Amino acid sequence: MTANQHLENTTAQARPSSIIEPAYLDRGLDALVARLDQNRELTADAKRALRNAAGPVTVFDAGAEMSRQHSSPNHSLLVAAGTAARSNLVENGERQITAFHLVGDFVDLHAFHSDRLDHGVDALTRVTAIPFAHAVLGRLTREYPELIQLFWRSSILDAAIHRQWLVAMGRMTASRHMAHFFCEHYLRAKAVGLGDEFSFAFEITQAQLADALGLSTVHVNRVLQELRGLGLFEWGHGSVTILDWEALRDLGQFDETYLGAIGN
Amino acid sequence: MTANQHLENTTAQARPSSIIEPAYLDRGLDALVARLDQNRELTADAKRALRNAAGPVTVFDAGAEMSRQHSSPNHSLLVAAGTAARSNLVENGERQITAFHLVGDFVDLHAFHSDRLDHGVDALTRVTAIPFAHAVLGRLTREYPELIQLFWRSSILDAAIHRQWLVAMGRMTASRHMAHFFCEHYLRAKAVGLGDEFSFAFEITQAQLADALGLSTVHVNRVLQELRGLGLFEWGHGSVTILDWEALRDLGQFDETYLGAIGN
DNA sequence: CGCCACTTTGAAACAGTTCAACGTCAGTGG
DNA sequence: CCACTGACGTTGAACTGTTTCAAAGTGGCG
Repeated sequence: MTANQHLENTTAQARPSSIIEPAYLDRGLDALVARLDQNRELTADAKRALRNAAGPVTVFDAGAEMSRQHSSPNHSLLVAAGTAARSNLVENGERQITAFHLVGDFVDLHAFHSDRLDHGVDALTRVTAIPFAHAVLGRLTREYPELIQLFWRSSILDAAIHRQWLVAMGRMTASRHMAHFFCEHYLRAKAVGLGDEFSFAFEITQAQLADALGLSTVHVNRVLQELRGLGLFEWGHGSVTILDWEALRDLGQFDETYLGAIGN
Repeated sequence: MTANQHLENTTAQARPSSIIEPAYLDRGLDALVARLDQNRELTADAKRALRNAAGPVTVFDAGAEMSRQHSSPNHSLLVAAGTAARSNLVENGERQITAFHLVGDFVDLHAFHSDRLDHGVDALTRVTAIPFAHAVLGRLTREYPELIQLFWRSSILDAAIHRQWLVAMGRMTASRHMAHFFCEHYLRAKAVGLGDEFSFAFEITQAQLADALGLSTVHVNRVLQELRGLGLFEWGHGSVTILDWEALRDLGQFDETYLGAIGN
């Protein structure tokens, strides 16, 4: 991914259609609020103000760089559709994905509090996102303190997910780790209304999953075959179907407490 | 660690000395504010209110359980002295430490937003901590929105550190990972005034370090010898001395951006 | 039809683990 | 004051989960 491709993707891909914009904006905001404002603390005023603070809907192609590691963005992006990933590059060219972002996730929100990004953000699928200028967010949080609570909660959830990844990476075998990951991703996807009862959209390559789990592509492939063989889930054509939730949960030693009460 | 030992440690160890309390409270709060309020947004009023919200100073022995995994504490603890660790147990009895907490760290602050803890907190050394009741914190944040900003920033920093650990665990060799860890811990310790120019207090066992790095005790020992052999640092009698910062930084591919501008 | 990105397979190499033993040191009690 | 204890650090050798390298298979798409 070169600098030019980046520009191409972020600017040329913008779709200033006045018809689709409101729909995407609502989808993103609804998912955000549904996940993080379960106690209904947010006033209608605050929601309206947040909605008005939105910049123009932007579309990124799969593979596009949404923000660059070490850059200093003056806005944060709310995902309205698609899947994005935060990742860090290490010197030998390998990379580690530290988070996946789905609809309703405020990517880079922490950039509002620190001027240089410690990671990059890439679009794994085609991603539709809505920018919120930091200047506007600053004004908004002064006016509506309950919004800071919402944002704080978002960072808390981020950290909680990171911690579980640490546990899985540090003290689980590859199979358990992968099982844990699919449990988490299934619940997160379901919480924002992606997919139905036991299936969810998962348009990602094995190499990208490897970068998230801290494994090699080859090993991801083998572990995947093992879990498939155990009849835990199916994965194909960009969609995962959970076949044996109990067993998957068990293998991954998955305890959903840490997700809080996201979604339903 | 049994439930009884826990009670013993949390209650019997409390030292209600009216002489030492203010000193510890100030130490904890000063470190907290110094790390997270660099832009001096916090009003004197807010600081005073926070100070008044403090509960009685509590001392935990080394090894004591400060809060239990899956419990629902009604307060959060601010570390005023000593080192604590958040850790998760996995089924085979192993554990993964996900964070170390030094002076000025608000342990469990996120518990304010979710009722069950997804991890336990242990005192690694003798720890002096100050409890803040969630009820009081709730009132405080309504009255002083700038405090939420401070807490939010604290969660953001937590998450940033977690991410770097993920990168180190997932894509670095044990030696690099350990080098990275010592870089980070050195800067964090220095930021809150522990130790001098090139040394800092580090009263931890190799087994605990292993639990943090996701390695076996044996391997931690060997890697430690390797790094010592390279002349990167010394570690003994509860104190680490950095001998070759450049080389250590290099080996750990350490980029301190993610720590924000903590401390000085 | 042929290309390209992605998935799958096999075999050899390796980083890190496990097990089991021994060394060291500070504290404790006789 | 010395022997005993227990927690912690160190060592060696065998073992294993995962990586690496290299090649072949699959499938969607222009």
